[in-house]
Amino acid sequence: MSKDYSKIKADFGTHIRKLRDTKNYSLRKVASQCDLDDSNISKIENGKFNIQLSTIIELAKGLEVHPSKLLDYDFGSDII
Amino acid sequence: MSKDYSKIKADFGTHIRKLRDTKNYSLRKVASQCDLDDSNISKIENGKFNIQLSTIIELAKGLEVHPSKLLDYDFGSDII
DNA sequence: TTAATTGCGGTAATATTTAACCGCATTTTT
DNA sequence: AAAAATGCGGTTAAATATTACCGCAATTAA
Repeated sequence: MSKDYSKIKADFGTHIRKLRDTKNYSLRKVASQCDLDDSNISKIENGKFNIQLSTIIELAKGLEVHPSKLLDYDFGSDII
Repeated sequence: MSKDYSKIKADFGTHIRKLRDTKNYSLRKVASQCDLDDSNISKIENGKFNIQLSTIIELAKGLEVHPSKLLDYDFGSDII
């Protein structure tokens, strides 16, 4: 991660938070359904972690959505 | 990554390889379009890396697809 | 007004990815 | 046949995520 991925991380976190709000799940509820700590999910939502593939899968489990949904948002000029 | 995510990594790699084959891109071609080394993309395809969010975005750039496409495959019993 | 829930920051040690090379065997192209 | 392209394994240092706690301030519920 030599480049600056703070926008990527922030946008991802915002999206995760929206998914969680949609389901009205608390951080602890999500954590209870996957192998993640609630305080760390909070950090992910607040754009502090550049999480790994395995963590994305765990999050999908906790949020009860398909993993691709976690990346299903507008990336603007970040790609292409 | 205390759990065993080898299946997750392997399946992801297989999917990436399929996406690349669909476009008929070589490893070096993909690498030229993003900030990744071709030898490391090879390792990703062969399930040797549990890559991070930023790397997924780079891969999407290199493959010219939306990031969610990289997770758009069947996870079977890995989730839910 | 108690009690419970919620979001979230801090921390430490450990484990892991990552970057950026090299070179080689095989396939493909000229 | 010669040259180029391709896939891929190996490597080491350095950067980074992760784990798994604790506790607190504020909101919500009983």
